[in-house]
Amino acid sequence: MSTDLPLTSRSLPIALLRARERVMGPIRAILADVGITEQQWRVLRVLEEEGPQDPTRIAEQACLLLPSLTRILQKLEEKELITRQPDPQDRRKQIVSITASGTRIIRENLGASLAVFDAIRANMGPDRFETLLDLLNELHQDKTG
Amino acid sequence: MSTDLPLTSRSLPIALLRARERVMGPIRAILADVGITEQQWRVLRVLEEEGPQDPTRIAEQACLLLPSLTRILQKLEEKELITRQPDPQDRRKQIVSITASGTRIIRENLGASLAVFDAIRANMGPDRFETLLDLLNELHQDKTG
DNA sequence: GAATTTTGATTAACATGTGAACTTCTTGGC
DNA sequence: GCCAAGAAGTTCACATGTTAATCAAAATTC
Repeated sequence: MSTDLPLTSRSLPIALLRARERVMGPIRAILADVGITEQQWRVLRVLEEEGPQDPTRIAEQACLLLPSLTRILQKLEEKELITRQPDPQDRRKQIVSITASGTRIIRENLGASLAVFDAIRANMGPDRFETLLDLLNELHQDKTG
Repeated sequence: MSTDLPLTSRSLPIALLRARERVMGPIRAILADVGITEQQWRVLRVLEEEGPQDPTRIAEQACLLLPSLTRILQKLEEKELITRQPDPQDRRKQIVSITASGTRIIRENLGASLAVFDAIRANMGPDRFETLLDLLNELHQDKTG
């Protein structure tokens, strides 16, 4: 409790940034070896876990804005980690699916990725970890005013 | 408690992202009217609160990487919100100071900015809010392994 | 005290964040 | 059925994130 906390540590935005950096640093290192970014990883995981879906839904799940997602899907398509088909029902939409190569990347790196979280959870204490998640989700759902 | 939580809500990185977006959205709207970005705002606040200092220290306080900060300082200098002088002790360094215009921007918008946090804190409950900050700082200081 | 290493800052290159404009397609209103 | 309004993606323009390379100026080493 008496470590050299910067004055900014009571600033919520900065605290969120620093915490995120602590979590994602190791993950980024793992993914860099595979040649994909954190965001590309998030998109692939959503597709692997929730099946083929349109970009709008992917954006919600992976917490990305559509302009970013557009570019990310282009990259993933070049790398042949996903495929896209037009939606027969609505020609504005498209259906994005993960390929076998994409699935393989997920399967080969999910363990190392989860290990990072388990280490953090264990170090923090599972109860405190769950409390943190609860508070973050509560903040997310906050309807101020 | 029975709102439509996405499955990703138990993912720490996503939860951190979503919480941050909830907090920063309103702030960005305020700052956009003044013509500065969230990061430029953080830099100005550090300079206003902690006085003139070198870029490395600013980067730590504002949670920015040096390459980003280099560009941000260039923009802020063009807008005449900061000034830079060479450090007489160490010619590799420089000393960055906020200008009167910069200070004015801070003073004229700090209230609205703090109001956002107060609203969130009040809505969450001050005790839970403090707990969240504590847990985030604990996570930041985590030395896993 | 010259060579090596380290540090502070910048630049480069690529990827994403963000708001606005734009295209195409679908839907509602009439 | 036409037409305006809305939705899904894309593109644009600018700002930042991120890693690696670069450069000048200390600090170390020998």
